[in-house]
Amino acid sequence: MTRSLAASKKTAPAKVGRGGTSAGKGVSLNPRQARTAERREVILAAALDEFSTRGFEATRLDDVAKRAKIAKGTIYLYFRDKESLFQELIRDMLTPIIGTIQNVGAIDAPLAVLAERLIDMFVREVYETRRKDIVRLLITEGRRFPKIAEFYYREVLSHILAAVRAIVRRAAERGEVPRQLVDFPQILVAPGLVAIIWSGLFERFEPLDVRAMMKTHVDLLLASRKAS
Amino acid sequence: MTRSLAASKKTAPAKVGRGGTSAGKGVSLNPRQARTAERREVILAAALDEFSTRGFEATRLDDVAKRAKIAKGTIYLYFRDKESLFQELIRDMLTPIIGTIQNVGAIDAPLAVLAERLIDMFVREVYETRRKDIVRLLITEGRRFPKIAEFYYREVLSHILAAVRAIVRRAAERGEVPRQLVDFPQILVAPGLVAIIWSGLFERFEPLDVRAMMKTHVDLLLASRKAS
Amino acid sequence: MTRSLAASKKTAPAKVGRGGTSAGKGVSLNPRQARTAERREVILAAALDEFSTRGFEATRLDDVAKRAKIAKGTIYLYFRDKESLFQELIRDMLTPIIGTIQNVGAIDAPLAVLAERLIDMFVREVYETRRKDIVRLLITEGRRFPKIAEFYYREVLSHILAAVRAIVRRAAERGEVPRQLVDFPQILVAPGLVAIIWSGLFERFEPLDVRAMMKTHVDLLLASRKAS
Amino acid sequence: MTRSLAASKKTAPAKVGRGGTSAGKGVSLNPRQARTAERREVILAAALDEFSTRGFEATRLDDVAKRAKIAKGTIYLYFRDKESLFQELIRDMLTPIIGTIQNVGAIDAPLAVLAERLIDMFVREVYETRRKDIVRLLITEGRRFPKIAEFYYREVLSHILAAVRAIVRRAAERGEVPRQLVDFPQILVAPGLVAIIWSGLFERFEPLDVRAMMKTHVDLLLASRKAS
DNA sequence: GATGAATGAGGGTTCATTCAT
DNA sequence: TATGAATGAACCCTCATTCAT
Repeated sequence: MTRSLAASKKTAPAKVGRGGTSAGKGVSLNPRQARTAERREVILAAALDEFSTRGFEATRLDDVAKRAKIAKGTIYLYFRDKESLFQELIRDMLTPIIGTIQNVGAIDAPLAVLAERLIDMFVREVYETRRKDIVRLLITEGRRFPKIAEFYYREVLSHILAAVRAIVRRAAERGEVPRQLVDFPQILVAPGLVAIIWSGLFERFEPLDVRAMMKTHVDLLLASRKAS
Repeated sequence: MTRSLAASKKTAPAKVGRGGTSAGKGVSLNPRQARTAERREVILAAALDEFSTRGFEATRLDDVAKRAKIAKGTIYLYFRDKESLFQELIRDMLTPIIGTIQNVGAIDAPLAVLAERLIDMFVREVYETRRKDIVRLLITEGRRFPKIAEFYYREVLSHILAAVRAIVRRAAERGEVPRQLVDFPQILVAPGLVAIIWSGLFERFEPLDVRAMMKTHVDLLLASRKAS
Repeated sequence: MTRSLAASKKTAPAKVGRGGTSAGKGVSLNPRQARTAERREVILAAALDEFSTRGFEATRLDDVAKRAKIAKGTIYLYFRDKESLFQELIRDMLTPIIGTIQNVGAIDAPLAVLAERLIDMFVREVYETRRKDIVRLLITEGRRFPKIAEFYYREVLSHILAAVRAIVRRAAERGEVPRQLVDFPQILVAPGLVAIIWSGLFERFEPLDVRAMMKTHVDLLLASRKAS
Repeated sequence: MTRSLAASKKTAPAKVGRGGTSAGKGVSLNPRQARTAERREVILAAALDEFSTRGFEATRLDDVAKRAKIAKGTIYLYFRDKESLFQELIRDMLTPIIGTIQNVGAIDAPLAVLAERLIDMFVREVYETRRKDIVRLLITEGRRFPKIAEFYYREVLSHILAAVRAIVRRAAERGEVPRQLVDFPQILVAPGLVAIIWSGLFERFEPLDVRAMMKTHVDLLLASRKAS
C-alpha cells in the first residue's frame, strides 16, 4: 500500500508468474523471472493507461501493445485474454492494499486524528496515484464484471466499511460523533468517491480540492456531536 | 422505465428528424409529426435500456432495434449515428429537469425543510426512475464523451451546485449550517451519487436505503451548526 | 439425386432459409426468397470449390467470399460460422440423394443389369459431378467432424450398404453371385471410393477409367458364381 | 505406435541434420549422431501422433513439441518448417518399405498362396501399425502436397501396382484369375484402402474385419477364373 | 418512411517462425 | 545444441453503416 503504481513501475516489484507471490525484501530473482515479472508490469501499466482513457470495450489490445512497446501476441503470453488482462490488472492493483485496510479498524485514536490520517492516506495512496484510475474503472466497468465487483466488495470495500464502522462506533461512544453515522459508513467515504468521479469529468471546468473537501466534511460531522 | 420517459415526452420539445426542429411551444402536432416523435421516443427508450445494461461500446444497434421493434436501418432515420443516439438520449433525458433546477435556488425556506423536499425529489424523480440510469451513464461513459460531460456540467450540474450553494449560503446566514459548506456543495450531493453507484454494483451484497442515508447525512450536517 | 450441383447452380433449387424446405416443382417463390436462396447457393458453391482444393482448415472465408463475389460478412448472414458452412454444405449436397438410395434396395433385377445401372448412376451422379468432391471431403475431413461422419453413415452409407446387401442377397439366392459377398458389401463400393481418391492424387500421373474399372470388378465377381 | 517407428529406426537410413546425409549402410553412429537421430525420431513420432489426429493444418507445432517433450524451437533444428516436418515424416515412414515392395513382384507362387501372404503383410505391417495413419494422411492431405503424392506414387504405389500386375499376369497365364484384372490392379488394393478409411470414420458404428474382407475379396476373384 | 440484406473495416486471438540467451 | 519468450502476419467473426427495394 505504500507503493503507488508509478513507483512500482520504476522499482519492478518482485512478482513472478500469475499468482503474484511476493518475493519479500532482499530476495533476489533469477534474471528470467525478473524479466518476466517486469514484462508483466509493463503490460499492466500500459493496459491501465488504455483502459482508463478508453474503457474496457473501446480499448484495443493493439494500442496496449504499442504503448508497452511489445508485439500484440506477447500480451497473450502473460494473460489469457483481454478480460483476464483487465481483471488481473484490477486485482493486482487492489491486492496490496487489502492487508493494510483490514488493520485500520483496529487503530484507536480520536476520530479527529484518525480521520486526518485516513484522508491523507486516501489522497496520497489513491487519489494521487494510479489507484484512482483503478477505482474509476471499478465504478465505470464494474457492472459488466460482476466477478470484479464482488471481489472488490468482499476483499476491499466491505473491510473498509467495517473498519470505518468500528472507528465511528468507538468515536460515537466517546461522544465524538453522532450514533447514526454507524448505519451509513458510506457517508464518510462518499466525498472521496465523488472527487474521483469529478476529477475525471469536470476538473477542467472547475477544479476540486479533495483534501479540503474531505477535511471539511469530517469537520462538519465531528462538529455535529454536540447537537445529537 | 416508461414513467420518466413518458413524462419527458410531454415536457420535451417535440424534436423531429435530424435537426431537432422545434415544433413550437404548446402547439399540438399533426399526425405525421406525432408518429415521428413517437418513433423517436421508442428508439430512445430501447437505447436507454441497452446502453444502461451494456454500456455504450458493448451496445449493438441491432439489439436496440430489436427492442424497439423496428428495423435496424430505421434508427438512422432518426439519429445520425450511434454516438448521436447516445448523446441525444442523454440530452433528452436531462433537458426537462433543467428548468426545474434553475428555480430551486430561489426557494427560500429553512434548510431542514428544503433538504427534505430535495431529497424526496431526488429519490422520486431520479433514483426511482430511468434518470438514475442516465446519471450512471454520465458517470460511466462521460469521460469518452467530453461534449456530454460539458453539456451536463453547464446545463445541469453547475445549476444544481449554484442552487445548493445559494441555499446553503442563506442557511449559513441563518446559522442553520456551517459556513464552510458553501465551498463544497458537492458534499451535499455526494450521498446521492454514491447511492447510484452502489445500487449498480453492490446492492446484491448489501442493500442501501438511499432516502435514510441522505436524510441522515443532512441531519448530521444540520446538527453541526451549533458547533461552528 | 437426378440433379448434380452443377445443374442445380443453373436452376437455383427452390430452397429457402436454413431448413431446406423443398418448394416442389412449379411453386414460385417471392423475389426475396428467391434471392436469398440463390445467394445461399452461390456461397455454397464457392465454399465447395475452396474446401475441395484447400481442405477445411486451410480455407479462408475471405476466399470463399471473393469467389462468391460477396462481402465476407455476408457469409454470416447465411451461416453461423465456418464450421456450419462446411456442415451445411455437405448436408445439402447429400440430402437429395438420401431418398433415392433408400429405394434402390427394392429394385429387383438380375445383378448384371442392376450393377450396370448403379455404376452408371454413380459415375454420372457422383463421379462426374461436384458430389465427388463432397465424398472426398467426407473422406478427408470426416474424422474431425464426427457429427458429419455420423450423419453420413446414418443417412447415406448405411442405406447404401443395406441396399447393396439386399441386392446381393437376392442375387446370391439366384446363384448370380457368391454368398460371402453379403457380409462385405463394402467390397462392391470399394472401387468407386478408390477412384475418387485416385482422381485427386494420381490422375495426373496415370489416368483411371472408373467406369471400366467398376465394370470389370462387377464382371469378375459375377463370374465367380459358378465356382462357389 | 512405437512399434513400427522403432522398426523403421533400425531399417531407415540414419538421416541427420537438414540434408539427410546418409550415414552409410550398417555403419554404427557415433554418440553425437545417435543422439541427433534419436531426437529426430522422437519429434517424428510426436508429429505422427498429432498430424494423424488433427490433420496437417490443425496441428500445432507447440503440441508436437510438448508431446516430444522438447522445446518448440528445437523442432526447427531438425526440420526446416512445418511442411518439411510433414513431408519428411511421410517419406521416412514409407522409405523402409520401398525395397520390400520392389521384390514382391518377383515372387512366383500360386496367387492363392501369394495373396494370403500379402494380405497378412498388409494387415501386420500397415493396418495394425502407424503406417495405417501414414496412408490415411496421404489420402487426406495428399492433394495439398503434390510433392508427396508424387513421391508416393513414384516410389511406392507404382511399384506396388507393377508388382501386383506382374503377379496377376502370371496368375492369369496359369488360369488362376481372369485376364482383365491386369488392367486394374487397383481393384485388388481397393479393399485395403477402404478399410483404412472405414476405420477412421465408421468403426464406431460398425466394426470391420479387414482381414476377412480382403480374404473374401481375393477368394471371389480367384473363383471367377473358371468362368472367364 | 421503413426495411433488412449487404458491406467491409476493425479487433481479438492463434500460431509458425525467429532469436537472444 | 536447446530453449522458450517474442514476434507479427493471418484469419475468424462482429457490427456500425449504407442502400436497393
